[in-house]
Amino acid sequence: MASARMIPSEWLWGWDPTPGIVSVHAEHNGRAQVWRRLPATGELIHEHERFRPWVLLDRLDDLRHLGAQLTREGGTNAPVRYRELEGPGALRYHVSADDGRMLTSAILHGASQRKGTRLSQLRDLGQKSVLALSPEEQYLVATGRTYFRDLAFDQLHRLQFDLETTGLNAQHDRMFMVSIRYPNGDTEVLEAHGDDGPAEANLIRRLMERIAAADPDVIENHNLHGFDLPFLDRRARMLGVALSLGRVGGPGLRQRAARRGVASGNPDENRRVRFVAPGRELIDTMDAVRRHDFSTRELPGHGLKVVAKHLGIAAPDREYIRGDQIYATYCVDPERVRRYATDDVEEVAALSRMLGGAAYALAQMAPRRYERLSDAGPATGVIDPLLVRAYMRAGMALPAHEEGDGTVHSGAALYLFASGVAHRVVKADVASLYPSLMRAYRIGPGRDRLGALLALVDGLVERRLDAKANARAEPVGSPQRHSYEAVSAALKIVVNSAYGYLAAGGGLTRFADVHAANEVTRRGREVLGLMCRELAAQGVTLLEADTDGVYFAVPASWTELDERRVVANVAAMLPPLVQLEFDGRYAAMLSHEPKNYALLGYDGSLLLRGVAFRSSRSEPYGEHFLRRSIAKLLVGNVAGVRETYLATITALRARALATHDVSSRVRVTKSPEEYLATRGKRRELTYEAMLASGRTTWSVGDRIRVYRKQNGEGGVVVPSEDPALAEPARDYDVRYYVRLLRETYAERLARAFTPEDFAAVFADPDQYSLFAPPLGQIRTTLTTLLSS
DNA sequence: TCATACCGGGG
DNA sequence: GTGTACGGTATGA
Repeated sequence: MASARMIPSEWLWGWDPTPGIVSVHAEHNGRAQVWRRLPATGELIHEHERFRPWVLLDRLDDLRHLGAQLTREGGTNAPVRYRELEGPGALRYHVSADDGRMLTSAILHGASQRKGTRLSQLRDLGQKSVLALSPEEQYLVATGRTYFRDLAFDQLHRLQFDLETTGLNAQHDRMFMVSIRYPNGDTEVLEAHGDDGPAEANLIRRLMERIAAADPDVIENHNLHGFDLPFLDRRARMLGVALSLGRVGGPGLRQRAARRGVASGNPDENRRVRFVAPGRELIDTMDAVRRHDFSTRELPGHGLKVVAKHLGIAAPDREYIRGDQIYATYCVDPERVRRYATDDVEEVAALSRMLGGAAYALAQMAPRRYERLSDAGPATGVIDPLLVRAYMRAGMALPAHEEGDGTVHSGAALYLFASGVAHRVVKADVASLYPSLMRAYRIGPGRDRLGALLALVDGLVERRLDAKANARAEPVGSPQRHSYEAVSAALKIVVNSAYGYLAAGGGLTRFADVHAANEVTRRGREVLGLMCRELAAQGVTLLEADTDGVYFAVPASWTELDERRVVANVAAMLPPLVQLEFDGRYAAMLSHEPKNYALLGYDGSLLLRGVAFRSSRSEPYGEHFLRRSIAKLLVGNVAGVRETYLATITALRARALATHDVSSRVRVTKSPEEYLATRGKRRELTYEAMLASGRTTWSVGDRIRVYRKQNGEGGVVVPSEDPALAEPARDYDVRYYVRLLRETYAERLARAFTPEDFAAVFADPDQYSLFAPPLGQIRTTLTTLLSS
């Protein structure tokens, strides 16, 4: 597979040592502008460079019509030059020209003649015939330059701004305030002097002036690309104000196609775009949050406030105002909104510093702009550009995308060995199983003649280990530690996506190889099976195994040392590079269904996993019952489980529970008109509840809380700042909610008992005591479903 | 009940 | 010239 041995460090980092690049803007005419901050002084320099725009083609036929204007590289200095690359790849002609547009039109001219149809864009030739990168990426691939060499994140000049508007709709709502945080940490609040168009236009102009004067390398905000820039762009157009956010280029924002962008201005095309400002990098911290949460999966949401709180960067005196109250608050207490808006930009700056290191690290490696890498997917967004550069550097022809041969992709293994209650539970798992298997068995794409993907994975894993070690050397919770962890997380995502890169079907990735991907999962299932068998042989009880991890229970006499010893014993039997780790230990586990379980920690904490145990639609009383009853169940307090059940029924019957506790949060998906049109056929509780409460207008997307009333109608629980007002009559349907408790919530504990015992524990209060066994004698059960 | 489509956010 | 990472919720057959 790996025929040539290159220097992988070039593949990972490029080769040009130019330090401090903070932005690149290139055009098809072969001119590139580079902004650099000198690492030693922080001084900004602006350089004009030339490069030869280039593409890769699968044939030269379409350029023959150029005659003497086309020559082989190294010959005469014709305007269009080519070089044939080595190896079997389909994209084997590297063609460059003085001017990229001239090159493009020459290719299109030839291809149109050959095909007998008029082609207007290179992409009409198909990705099997042509590879054309953006001018910036052509420049970076050709030069081996990358962003931020020898530059620390804190040396970047970052400016944050945040719009405060009267609403979310740029068509009708307007900006009335902008908060700014400058690279030196100063903040400022700009306000519209009046509520008319000229006042708003003046506000936009002042914002532009401030940005130009501060001249930042990077502009940041949370949901910058999803809200602030589109809103600003729209308002500026409507008001006839020229926007200029970049360092060069005329007025108006430029656009680029982006999957996670907003709908382009033209409603006919369903293209999504993001805005571009030449010379500056437009960074949306939400992208960093998404990427972070992707690997940690611990964030309660992706909004700025909730993330800042969770990561411990929200100031203790941080001002909070509900989104829909901001303008109303401004009208009565403008100072409060000023504080709020300032806190927003401060938080964005801190958030970016904490999580931005990931994209920053990727931009030091991959030949793309920083802002592209901050929202890029790991496979086509990061790995593919690295591979393209490696192949160009090696002078190797690049394989074109190819459809699979129809082989289906087989996935991971999932076993539920036992359900019910288990004690002394241990979780062991393999870190990064799939990339480890790729590395251990050298499973790479068949068409990767350079062996570049595996070399990159090796390099990225090493780099990640460095970041992890650096993180461990910093104090827990410190920004430095978070930064290293963010780098580590980003690299983990890229490393793990190497497998996804193989497995992607339908010609999505250049080196997709379903056979290699199947070999990875086959090895993975083999390793999981081996882990399970060997663990069982050591005397543990297997509970659940999924892809790369196993839950098992150990005998009562074992200590934590015994648990760790067993994991180490089994780890020693696994292939090299496949590292089985001790991932956690728990006092007890309720195993309900695959991927649905509850874990009781030795510290008393209760962890619920899976849709059976947590759902946003759950009624609060049901969720509360689940938590309390499972906590008792897992310590063997069966009488306590019944008490909790009876207490909940008693509370329902006595209407001691607030209506809010039995209500369910639902999302309104039909407009009043739409619902009224179908109301005759089918009545829905949500809408009936709103109508019955006198609400005749609502908008799609609203979230409301509804409950079932005694008379079968629906009721709405209205949120209110005043708890006294929020409490409606407790006229909920008690019988319905008692039944829901038994049939939906108590049911989640069914696996923990024999059917008779379950019936006894959850018998109706009035029926209990006839033939039921005494509660004190009831033991929880663990049922073996599958033997290893 | 099960499969699939869509969303995650911003004021 | 974009992306094929998840996990929950809403919906339609």
